[in-house]
Amino acid sequence: MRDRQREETRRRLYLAALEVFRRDGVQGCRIDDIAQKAEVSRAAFYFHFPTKEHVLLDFLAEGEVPQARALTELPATASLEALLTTCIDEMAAVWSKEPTLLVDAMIVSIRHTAVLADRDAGGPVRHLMAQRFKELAARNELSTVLTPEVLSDFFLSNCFVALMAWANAPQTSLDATLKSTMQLFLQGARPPKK
Amino acid sequence: MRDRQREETRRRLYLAALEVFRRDGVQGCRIDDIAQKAEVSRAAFYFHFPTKEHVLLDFLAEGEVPQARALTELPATASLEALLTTCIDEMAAVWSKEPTLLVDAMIVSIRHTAVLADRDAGGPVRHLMAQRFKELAARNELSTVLTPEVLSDFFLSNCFVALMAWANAPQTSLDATLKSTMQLFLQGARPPKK
DNA sequence: ATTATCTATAGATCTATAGATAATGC
DNA sequence: ATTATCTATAGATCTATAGATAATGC
Repeated sequence: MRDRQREETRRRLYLAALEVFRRDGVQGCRIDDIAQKAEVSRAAFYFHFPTKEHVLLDFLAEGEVPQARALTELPATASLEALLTTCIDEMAAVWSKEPTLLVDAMIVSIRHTAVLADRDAGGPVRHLMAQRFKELAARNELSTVLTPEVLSDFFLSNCFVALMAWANAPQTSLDATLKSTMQLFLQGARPPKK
Repeated sequence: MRDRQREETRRRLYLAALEVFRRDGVQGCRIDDIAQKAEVSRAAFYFHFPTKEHVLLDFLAEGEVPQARALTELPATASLEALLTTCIDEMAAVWSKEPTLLVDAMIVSIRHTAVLADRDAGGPVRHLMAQRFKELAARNELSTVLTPEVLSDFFLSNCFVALMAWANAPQTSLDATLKSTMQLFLQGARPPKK
Protein backbone atom coordinates (compact mmCIF):
# COMPACT_ATOMS: atom_id res chain seq x y z
CA MET A 1 0.00 0.00 0.00
CA ARG A 2 2.75 2.42 0.97
CA ASP A 3 4.88 0.96 -1.83
CA ARG A 4 2.05 1.43 -4.30
CA GLN A 5 1.55 5.06 -3.28
CA ARG A 6 5.28 5.71 -3.51
CA GLU A 7 5.54 4.22 -6.98
CA GLU A 8 2.49 6.11 -8.14
CA THR A 9 3.91 9.45 -6.98
CA ARG A 10 7.25 8.64 -8.52
CA ARG A 11 5.58 7.73 -11.79
CA ARG A 12 3.54 10.94 -11.80
CA LEU A 13 6.70 12.98 -11.24
CA TYR A 14 8.50 11.00 -13.96
CA LEU A 15 5.80 11.59 -16.56
CA ALA A 16 5.36 15.24 -15.55
CA ALA A 17 9.12 15.80 -15.83
CA LEU A 18 9.27 14.34 -19.35
CA GLU A 19 6.39 16.57 -20.43
CA VAL A 20 8.09 19.65 -19.03
CA PHE A 21 11.44 18.59 -20.55
CA ARG A 22 9.86 18.36 -23.98
CA ARG A 23 8.35 21.83 -23.58
CA ASP A 24 11.13 23.80 -21.85
CA GLY A 25 14.23 21.62 -22.15
CA VAL A 26 16.01 19.89 -19.29
CA GLN A 27 18.21 22.86 -18.43
CA GLY A 28 15.57 25.50 -18.99
CA CYS A 29 12.71 24.05 -16.97
CA ARG A 30 11.83 24.60 -13.32
CA ILE A 31 11.43 21.75 -10.86
CA ASP A 32 8.48 23.68 -9.45
CA ASP A 33 6.63 23.21 -12.75
CA ILE A 34 7.28 19.48 -12.65
CA ALA A 35 6.08 19.20 -9.06
CA GLN A 36 2.97 21.29 -9.73
CA LYS A 37 2.06 19.17 -12.74
CA ALA A 38 2.46 16.06 -10.58
CA GLU A 39 0.50 17.73 -7.76
CA VAL A 40 3.16 17.30 -5.09
CA SER A 41 5.60 19.64 -3.39
CA ARG A 42 8.92 20.51 -4.99
CA ALA A 43 10.74 18.65 -2.24
CA ALA A 44 8.85 15.48 -3.15
CA PHE A 45 10.65 15.60 -6.48
CA TYR A 46 13.98 15.59 -4.65
CA PHE A 47 12.81 12.71 -2.51
CA HIS A 48 12.40 10.57 -5.64
CA PHE A 49 15.12 11.98 -7.92
CA PRO A 50 18.47 13.49 -6.86
CA THR A 51 18.49 15.76 -9.94
CA LYS A 52 16.51 16.41 -13.11
CA GLU A 53 19.05 14.37 -15.04
CA HIS A 54 18.16 11.28 -13.02
CA VAL A 55 14.69 11.33 -14.58
CA LEU A 56 16.36 11.00 -17.96
CA LEU A 57 18.47 8.13 -16.66
CA ASP A 58 15.22 6.38 -15.73
CA PHE A 59 13.89 7.12 -19.20
CA LEU A 60 17.03 5.66 -20.77
CA ALA A 61 16.72 2.59 -18.57
CA GLU A 62 13.09 2.13 -19.59
CA GLY A 63 13.97 2.43 -23.26
CA GLU A 64 16.68 -0.18 -22.85
CA VAL A 65 14.32 -2.86 -21.57
CA PRO A 66 12.96 -4.06 -24.94
CA GLN A 67 16.35 -3.46 -26.53
CA ALA A 68 18.11 -5.58 -23.93
CA ARG A 69 15.50 -8.33 -24.35
CA ALA A 70 15.95 -8.36 -28.11
CA LEU A 71 19.72 -8.60 -27.72
CA THR A 72 19.44 -11.37 -25.16
CA GLU A 73 17.11 -13.38 -27.36
CA LEU A 74 19.58 -13.40 -30.23
CA PRO A 75 21.21 -16.83 -30.63
CA ALA A 76 24.75 -17.05 -29.29
CA THR A 77 25.97 -17.69 -32.82
CA ALA A 78 24.38 -14.53 -34.26
CA SER A 79 26.58 -12.71 -36.74
CA LEU A 80 27.94 -9.20 -36.21
CA GLU A 81 25.43 -7.91 -38.78
CA ALA A 82 22.53 -9.53 -36.98
CA LEU A 83 23.66 -8.04 -33.69
CA LEU A 84 24.05 -4.52 -35.05
CA THR A 85 20.78 -4.71 -36.97
CA THR A 86 18.89 -5.67 -33.84
CA CYS A 87 20.58 -2.84 -31.96
CA ILE A 88 19.70 -0.12 -34.47
CA ASP A 89 16.15 -1.38 -34.99
CA GLU A 90 15.45 -1.11 -31.28
CA MET A 91 17.12 2.29 -31.01
CA ALA A 92 15.03 3.59 -33.88
CA ALA A 93 11.88 2.28 -32.21
CA VAL A 94 12.58 4.23 -29.01
CA TRP A 95 14.06 7.45 -30.36
CA SER A 96 12.04 8.13 -33.47
CA LYS A 97 9.20 8.87 -31.04
CA GLU A 98 11.29 11.15 -28.80
CA PRO A 99 13.53 13.28 -31.02
CA THR A 100 13.22 16.19 -28.61
CA LEU A 101 14.92 14.38 -25.77
CA LEU A 102 17.74 12.92 -27.88
CA VAL A 103 20.44 15.48 -27.19
CA ASP A 104 19.89 15.60 -23.45
CA ALA A 105 19.59 11.82 -23.27
CA MET A 106 22.91 11.35 -25.04
CA ILE A 107 24.55 13.92 -22.80
CA VAL A 108 23.23 12.32 -19.61
CA SER A 109 24.29 8.94 -20.89
CA ILE A 110 27.84 10.14 -21.57
CA ARG A 111 28.12 11.91 -18.24
CA HIS A 112 26.91 8.98 -16.18
CA THR A 113 28.84 6.28 -17.98
CA ALA A 114 32.00 8.38 -18.09
CA VAL A 115 31.94 9.69 -14.55
CA LEU A 116 31.67 6.22 -13.06
CA ALA A 117 34.95 5.03 -14.46
CA ASP A 118 34.47 1.39 -13.48
CA ARG A 119 33.21 -1.34 -15.77
CA ASP A 120 29.73 -1.32 -14.25
CA ALA A 121 28.86 2.12 -15.59
CA GLY A 122 26.09 2.43 -18.14
CA GLY A 123 22.97 0.44 -18.86
CA PRO A 124 22.40 -3.18 -19.81
CA VAL A 125 22.61 -2.54 -23.57
CA ARG A 126 26.15 -1.22 -23.28
CA HIS A 127 27.16 -4.39 -21.46
CA LEU A 128 25.27 -6.79 -23.69
CA MET A 129 26.90 -5.21 -26.75
CA ALA A 130 30.36 -5.34 -25.19
CA GLN A 131 29.83 -8.97 -24.20
CA ARG A 132 28.70 -9.96 -27.69
CA PHE A 133 31.61 -8.06 -29.20
CA LYS A 134 33.95 -10.01 -26.94
CA GLU A 135 32.53 -13.31 -28.17
CA LEU A 136 32.62 -12.18 -31.80
CA ALA A 137 36.25 -11.12 -31.42
CA ALA A 138 37.06 -14.56 -29.97
CA ARG A 139 35.47 -16.14 -33.05
CA ASN A 140 37.51 -13.79 -35.25
CA GLU A 141 34.43 -12.02 -36.58
CA LEU A 142 35.40 -8.64 -35.12
CA SER A 143 38.52 -6.53 -35.02
CA THR A 144 40.53 -6.59 -31.80
CA VAL A 145 42.43 -3.34 -32.28
CA LEU A 146 40.27 -1.85 -29.51
CA THR A 147 38.60 -3.39 -26.48
CA PRO A 148 35.00 -4.63 -26.84
CA GLU A 149 33.91 -1.91 -24.38
CA VAL A 150 35.37 0.87 -26.53
CA LEU A 151 33.95 -0.66 -29.71
CA SER A 152 30.54 -0.77 -28.06
CA ASP A 153 30.83 2.89 -27.00
CA PHE A 154 31.86 3.85 -30.55
CA PHE A 155 28.91 2.09 -32.12
CA LEU A 156 26.32 3.32 -29.65
CA SER A 157 27.54 6.92 -29.68
CA ASN A 158 27.58 6.89 -33.48
CA CYS A 159 23.98 5.70 -33.42
CA PHE A 160 23.10 8.67 -31.22
CA VAL A 161 24.95 11.06 -33.53
CA ALA A 162 23.09 9.56 -36.49
CA LEU A 163 19.76 9.95 -34.68
CA MET A 164 20.58 13.58 -33.93
CA ALA A 165 21.51 14.22 -37.55
CA TRP A 166 18.19 12.70 -38.59
CA ALA A 167 16.28 14.77 -36.00
CA ASN A 168 17.88 17.96 -37.37
CA ALA A 169 17.14 17.06 -40.98
CA PRO A 170 14.06 14.84 -40.90
CA GLN A 171 13.73 14.73 -44.68
CA THR A 172 16.39 12.00 -44.56
CA SER A 173 15.24 8.49 -43.79
CA LEU A 174 15.97 7.38 -40.24
CA ASP A 175 16.25 3.78 -41.33
CA ALA A 176 18.73 4.54 -44.09
CA THR A 177 20.83 6.74 -41.80
CA LEU A 178 21.15 4.04 -39.16
CA LYS A 179 21.81 1.35 -41.76
CA SER A 180 24.62 3.47 -43.17
CA THR A 181 25.99 3.98 -39.68
CA MET A 182 26.13 0.22 -39.31
CA GLN A 183 27.71 -0.20 -42.73
CA LEU A 184 30.39 2.31 -41.84
CA PHE A 185 31.12 0.49 -38.60
CA LEU A 186 31.35 -2.82 -40.43
CA GLN A 187 33.28 -1.80 -43.50
CA GLY A 188 34.88 1.53 -42.71
CA ALA A 189 34.90 4.82 -44.52
CA ARG A 190 36.88 3.76 -47.59
CA PRO A 191 34.78 3.67 -50.73
CA PRO A 192 33.80 0.21 -51.98
CA LYS A 193 36.14 -1.21 -54.59
CA LYS A 194 34.65 -0.79 -58.03
CA MET B 1 42.87 50.93 -22.82
CA ARG B 2 39.27 50.05 -21.99
CA ASP B 3 39.55 47.12 -24.42
CA ARG B 4 42.77 45.97 -22.76
CA GLN B 5 41.20 46.10 -19.29
CA ARG B 6 38.16 44.25 -20.53
CA GLU B 7 40.22 41.48 -22.13
CA GLU B 8 42.39 41.20 -19.05
CA THR B 9 39.38 40.74 -16.76
CA ARG B 10 37.84 38.27 -19.16
CA ARG B 11 41.09 36.32 -19.30
CA ARG B 12 41.40 36.27 -15.51
CA LEU B 13 37.83 34.94 -15.23
CA TYR B 14 38.55 32.38 -17.95
CA LEU B 15 41.66 31.02 -16.26
CA ALA B 16 40.06 31.11 -12.81
CA ALA B 17 37.04 29.20 -14.15
CA LEU B 18 39.19 26.45 -15.66
CA GLU B 19 41.07 26.07 -12.36
CA VAL B 20 37.82 25.76 -10.44
CA PHE B 21 36.37 23.39 -13.05
CA ARG B 22 39.36 21.07 -12.65
CA ARG B 23 38.93 21.08 -8.86
CA ASP B 24 35.13 20.96 -8.40
CA GLY B 25 33.77 20.03 -11.82
CA VAL B 26 31.70 22.28 -14.05
CA GLN B 27 28.37 21.36 -12.48
CA GLY B 28 29.64 21.22 -8.91
CA CYS B 29 31.45 24.54 -8.71
CA ARG B 30 30.16 27.94 -7.64
CA ILE B 31 30.44 31.01 -9.81
CA ASP B 32 31.29 32.93 -6.65
CA ASP B 33 34.50 30.92 -6.32
CA ILE B 34 35.45 31.74 -9.89
CA ALA B 35 34.77 35.44 -9.40
CA GLN B 36 36.67 35.56 -6.11
CA LYS B 37 39.68 33.86 -7.65
CA ALA B 38 39.58 36.40 -10.47
CA GLU B 39 39.07 39.23 -7.93
CA VAL B 40 35.90 40.59 -9.47
CA SER B 41 32.23 40.48 -8.54
CA ARG B 42 30.07 37.52 -9.44
CA ALA B 43 28.08 39.69 -11.81
CA ALA B 44 31.27 40.51 -13.72
CA PHE B 45 31.42 36.82 -14.63
CA TYR B 46 27.94 37.08 -16.17
CA PHE B 47 28.99 40.21 -18.02
CA HIS B 48 31.68 38.19 -19.83
CA PHE B 49 30.08 34.73 -20.03
CA PRO B 50 26.37 33.90 -20.25
CA THR B 51 26.92 30.59 -18.43
CA LYS B 52 29.74 28.43 -17.05
CA GLU B 53 29.50 26.27 -20.16
CA HIS B 54 30.47 29.23 -22.33
CA VAL B 55 33.89 29.24 -20.68
CA LEU B 56 34.36 25.69 -21.93
CA LEU B 57 33.25 26.76 -25.40
CA ASP B 58 36.03 29.36 -25.32
CA PHE B 59 38.44 26.66 -24.18
CA LEU B 60 37.35 24.42 -27.06
CA ALA B 61 37.75 27.31 -29.50
CA GLU B 62 41.25 28.00 -28.19
CA GLY B 63 42.22 24.34 -28.54
CA GLU B 64 40.97 24.32 -32.10
CA VAL B 65 43.27 27.12 -33.24
CA PRO B 66 46.45 25.05 -33.77
CA GLN B 67 44.33 22.13 -35.00
CA ALA B 68 42.56 24.28 -37.56
CA ARG B 69 45.89 25.70 -38.72
CA ALA B 70 47.39 22.24 -39.15
CA LEU B 71 44.37 21.12 -41.16
CA THR B 72 44.46 24.24 -43.33
CA GLU B 73 48.15 23.79 -44.06
CA LEU B 74 47.62 20.29 -45.42
CA PRO B 75 47.94 20.22 -49.22
CA ALA B 76 44.63 20.01 -51.07
CA THR B 77 45.66 16.59 -52.37
CA ALA B 78 46.29 15.13 -48.91
CA SER B 79 45.05 11.58 -48.50
CA LEU B 80 42.32 10.55 -46.06
CA GLU B 81 44.97 8.97 -43.82
CA ALA B 82 47.02 12.16 -43.77
CA LEU B 83 43.95 14.17 -42.85
CA LEU B 84 42.88 11.87 -40.02
CA THR B 85 46.43 11.55 -38.70
CA THR B 86 46.77 15.31 -38.48
CA CYS B 87 43.41 15.52 -36.74
CA ILE B 88 44.20 12.94 -34.05
CA ASP B 89 47.71 14.25 -33.46
CA GLU B 90 46.38 17.71 -32.72
CA MET B 91 43.56 16.37 -30.55
CA ALA B 92 46.06 14.34 -28.54
CA ALA B 93 48.24 17.43 -28.08
CA VAL B 94 45.36 19.40 -26.56
CA TRP B 95 43.56 16.76 -24.52
CA SER B 96 46.37 14.67 -23.09
CA LYS B 97 47.10 17.74 -20.97
CA GLU B 98 43.47 18.24 -19.88
CA PRO B 99 41.95 14.80 -19.20
CA THR B 100 39.84 16.25 -16.37
CA LEU B 101 37.88 18.55 -18.66
CA LEU B 102 37.30 15.96 -21.41
CA VAL B 103 33.83 14.79 -20.43
CA ASP B 104 32.40 18.26 -19.89
CA ALA B 105 34.07 19.54 -23.03
CA MET B 106 32.54 16.78 -25.13
CA ILE B 107 29.14 17.40 -23.57
CA VAL B 108 29.28 21.15 -24.18
CA SER B 109 30.44 20.51 -27.71
CA ILE B 110 27.52 18.16 -28.41
CA ARG B 111 24.98 20.49 -26.85
CA HIS B 112 26.12 23.57 -28.71
CA THR B 113 26.57 21.94 -32.10
CA ALA B 114 23.31 20.00 -31.79
CA VAL B 115 21.14 22.79 -30.46
CA LEU B 116 21.99 25.12 -33.29
CA ALA B 117 20.66 22.85 -35.98
CA ASP B 118 22.00 24.90 -38.87
CA ARG B 119 25.20 24.18 -40.74
CA ASP B 120 27.15 26.90 -38.98
CA ALA B 121 27.10 25.16 -35.61
CA GLY B 122 30.34 23.96 -34.10
CA GLY B 123 33.92 25.11 -34.36
CA PRO B 124 36.26 25.49 -37.34
CA VAL B 125 37.67 21.96 -37.05
CA ARG B 126 34.24 20.41 -37.60
CA HIS B 127 33.87 22.45 -40.78
CA LEU B 128 37.37 21.92 -42.07
CA MET B 129 36.95 18.16 -41.61
CA ALA B 130 33.55 18.17 -43.34
CA GLN B 131 34.95 20.24 -46.19
CA ARG B 132 37.92 17.90 -46.69
CA PHE B 133 35.61 14.91 -46.50
CA LYS B 134 33.49 16.46 -49.23
CA GLU B 135 36.52 16.84 -51.48
CA LEU B 136 37.74 13.32 -50.71
CA ALA B 137 34.32 11.91 -51.52
CA ALA B 138 34.36 13.80 -54.83
CA ARG B 139 37.73 12.16 -55.60
CA ASN B 140 36.25 8.78 -54.64
CA GLU B 141 38.59 8.38 -51.69
CA LEU B 142 35.78 8.33 -49.12
CA SER B 143 32.44 6.60 -48.76
CA THR B 144 29.36 8.62 -49.65
CA VAL B 145 26.78 6.56 -47.75
CA LEU B 146 26.51 9.45 -45.27
CA THR B 147 26.99 13.20 -45.66
CA PRO B 148 30.44 14.65 -45.03
CA GLU B 149 29.01 16.51 -42.02
CA VAL B 150 27.79 13.30 -40.39
CA LEU B 151 31.05 11.49 -41.18
CA SER B 152 32.96 14.34 -39.57
CA ASP B 153 30.74 14.16 -36.46
CA PHE B 154 31.26 10.40 -36.28
CA PHE B 155 35.02 10.67 -36.46
CA LEU B 156 35.35 13.56 -34.03
CA SER B 157 32.97 12.07 -31.47
CA ASN B 158 34.77 8.74 -31.69
CA CYS B 159 38.02 10.56 -30.98
CA PHE B 160 36.44 12.04 -27.86
CA VAL B 161 35.16 8.63 -26.78
CA ALA B 162 38.64 7.19 -27.34
CA LEU B 163 40.20 10.01 -25.31
CA MET B 164 37.74 9.36 -22.49
CA ALA B 165 38.51 5.63 -22.55
CA TRP B 166 42.20 6.49 -22.31
CA ALA B 167 41.60 8.96 -19.47
CA ASN B 168 39.74 6.26 -17.51
CA ALA B 169 42.44 3.64 -18.09
CA PRO B 170 45.67 5.57 -18.55
CA GLN B 171 47.82 2.43 -18.67
CA THR B 172 46.81 2.19 -22.33
CA SER B 173 48.72 4.29 -24.83
CA LEU B 174 46.87 7.38 -25.99
CA ASP B 175 48.63 7.29 -29.32
CA ALA B 176 47.73 3.65 -29.97
CA THR B 177 44.12 4.22 -28.96
CA LEU B 178 43.67 7.13 -31.35
CA LYS B 179 45.50 5.32 -34.16
CA SER B 180 43.14 2.37 -33.71
CA THR B 181 40.18 4.75 -33.76
CA MET B 182 41.42 6.02 -37.10
CA GLN B 183 42.00 2.50 -38.40
CA LEU B 184 38.47 1.52 -37.44
CA PHE B 185 37.07 4.55 -39.24
CA LEU B 186 39.13 3.74 -42.33
CA GLN B 187 38.70 0.00 -42.52
CA GLY B 188 35.73 -0.85 -40.35
CA ALA B 189 35.27 -3.33 -37.56
CA ARG B 190 35.64 -6.51 -39.60
CA PRO B 191 38.82 -8.38 -38.80
CA PRO B 192 41.59 -8.15 -41.43
CA LYS B 193 41.62 -11.01 -43.94
CA LYS B 194 44.27 -13.52 -42.97
C1' DA C 1 27.75 63.78 -22.84
C1' DT C 2 27.84 59.13 -24.00
C1' DT C 3 29.06 54.53 -23.55
C1' DA C 4 31.40 50.22 -21.78
C1' DT C 5 32.65 47.92 -17.85
C1' DC C 6 31.72 46.48 -13.58
C1' DT C 7 29.26 46.43 -8.70
C1' DA C 8 25.47 46.07 -5.55
C1' DT C 9 21.39 43.96 -4.91
C1' DA C 10 16.57 42.17 -5.54
C1' DG C 11 14.08 38.37 -6.77
C1' DA C 12 14.01 33.61 -8.58
C1' DT C 13 15.22 29.03 -8.11
C1' DC C 14 17.61 25.32 -6.03
C1' DT C 15 19.29 22.22 -2.24
C1' DA C 16 19.26 20.59 2.40
C1' DT C 17 16.75 19.50 6.48
C1' DA C 18 13.53 19.68 10.42
C1' DG C 19 9.23 18.13 11.19
C1' DA C 20 4.23 16.29 10.06
C1' DT C 21 1.50 12.44 8.65
C1' DA C 22 0.13 8.03 7.85
C1' DA C 23 1.34 3.21 7.03
C1' DT C 24 3.80 -0.77 9.03
C1' DG C 25 5.39 -4.10 12.35
C1' DC C 26 5.50 -5.60 16.96
C1' DA D 1 6.70 2.68 18.52
C1' DT D 2 9.02 2.89 14.34
C1' DT D 3 9.70 4.00 9.74
C1' DA D 4 8.76 5.77 4.94
C1' DT D 5 6.82 9.33 2.50
C1' DC D 6 6.04 13.83 1.89
C1' DT D 7 5.63 19.08 3.26
C1' DA D 8 7.21 23.49 4.92
C1' DT D 9 10.91 26.26 5.06
C1' DA D 10 15.70 28.11 5.79
C1' DG D 11 19.75 29.08 3.61
C1' DA D 12 22.59 28.80 -0.61
C1' DT D 13 23.27 29.95 -5.17
C1' DC D 14 21.91 31.80 -9.49
C1' DT D 15 20.01 35.28 -12.78
C1' DA D 16 18.45 39.76 -13.97
C1' DT D 17 18.90 44.62 -13.55
C1' DA D 18 19.43 49.33 -11.67
C1' DG D 19 23.03 52.18 -10.93
C1' DA D 20 28.22 53.70 -10.18
C1' DT D 21 32.58 54.59 -12.28
C1' DA D 22 35.79 55.64 -15.50
C1' DA D 23 37.20 55.71 -20.35
C1' DT D 24 35.90 57.52 -24.90
C1' DG D 25 34.42 60.68 -28.42
C1' DC D 26 32.70 65.07 -29.58
